[in-house]
Amino acid sequence: MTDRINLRELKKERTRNSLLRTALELFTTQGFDRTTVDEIAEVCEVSQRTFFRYFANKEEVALAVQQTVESRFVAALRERPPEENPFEALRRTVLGTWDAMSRVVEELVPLELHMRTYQMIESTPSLLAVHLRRSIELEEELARVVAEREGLDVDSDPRPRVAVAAFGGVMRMTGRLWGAGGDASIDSIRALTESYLDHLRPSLAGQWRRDQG
Amino acid sequence: MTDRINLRELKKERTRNSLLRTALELFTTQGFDRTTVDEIAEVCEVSQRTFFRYFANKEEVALAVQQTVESRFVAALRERPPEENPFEALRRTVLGTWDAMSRVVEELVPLELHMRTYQMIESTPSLLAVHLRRSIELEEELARVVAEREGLDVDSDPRPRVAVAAFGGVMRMTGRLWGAGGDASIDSIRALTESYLDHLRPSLAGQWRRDQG
DNA sequence: AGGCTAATGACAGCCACTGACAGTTGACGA
DNA sequence: TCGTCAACTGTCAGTGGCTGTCATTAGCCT
Repeated sequence: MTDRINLRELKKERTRNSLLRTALELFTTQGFDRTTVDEIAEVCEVSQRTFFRYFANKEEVALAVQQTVESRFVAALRERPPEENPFEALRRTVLGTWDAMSRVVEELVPLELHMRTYQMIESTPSLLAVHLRRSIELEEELARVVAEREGLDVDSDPRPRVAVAAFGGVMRMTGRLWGAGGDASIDSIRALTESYLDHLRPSLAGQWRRDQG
Repeated sequence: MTDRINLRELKKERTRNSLLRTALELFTTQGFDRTTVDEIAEVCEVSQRTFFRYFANKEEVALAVQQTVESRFVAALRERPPEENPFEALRRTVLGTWDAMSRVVEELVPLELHMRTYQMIESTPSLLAVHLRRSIELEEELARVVAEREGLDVDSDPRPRVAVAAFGGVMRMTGRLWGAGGDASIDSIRALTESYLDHLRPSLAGQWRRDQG
């Protein structure tokens, strides 16, 4: 049914996926800046113009898989039990996302390629910049979900945005540290995430010197 | 003394400042994307090539004043009394920076132009992206200062980076809200900063519903 | 005055990206 | 099965950010 109708849609999906994989493969091996759009298009045997009909710009293709994972993240947060407090809900959602990631990612590209891509993003200035902007757009969305869970107005009560901002700040930092480190596994970023989130509340407390636990 | 020697340095400073002011003026009136580097250069009566000898790219000139303020911020944090706990030191430094800002900024451009520029940055995607990347680079620097204050190793103890990440997350959010709002005054962003930082610890606490205060 | 060197201008070229138009190819009804 | 329509694609020309190169200018210093 779904595969017989729409040869057109099928071709489109193939072209898009081909462009996506080729781009990530070239980016991760040669580097983002040393790969031209012409090169990607040529390997996929389409014109450069066609590339730009599938992806608005060179950055977008590099962040496309990330985009999918983030959408799942928002959906997963919406499904957390309402009795969890906001920070706990965010924390459990992110840990759950790491666990479900391989399945989500493998529908598009090999997991291993995505992990290499993530590391490339963190080490490529222009990509990192766009990635960060997208992540604060995601934060706004998360703040609205949190406010909804708690029955609050996001514009009059600062707490949803503040909680999400603090959470997001720690998330981005773990992403950066993980990208700089050598271990590209999911286990490694999951452990890092968990440990750093646990340090959030103690870090804001007054007395660091008294307890070193 | 300092003014007689170096006619050359003087000219350079004038050219740079002329490029800076012209750029910000054009960006804030016409928009960043609708202003070409050729246009800026032509107004200043230099070649486009010269523009790129003073500023690495079009974004850099838009963020140049911001850059100066950020440097002052780091210096000010270093001078906070060591008995303040890390978060309190960050909080007081940022409030102090708002107070000292007019003086720092006016050495380069009119304060009012800088405030307009800040709002333009927040509402221009490409600029916002670069701004955010620079702000996480700043965070790394701040984390090292905090660690030094506390006599900790930034790589083995997560708390300096975590505290700074949470702080930075809230800072960026207030910047965004301020940029979206109508009031471009320093007072307004100062008040926003103070209020939101005060909500940080309560936001991470478990029970939001019990106390609405 | 004249040589040295930093600063600039002029030019050619690469690459990301866009608009316009023409050609091609699935979809779908007659 | 065929022709028509609409979607998709290729080609081309052009803009703008940015870089390397080289000749020229202009301040500096003896």
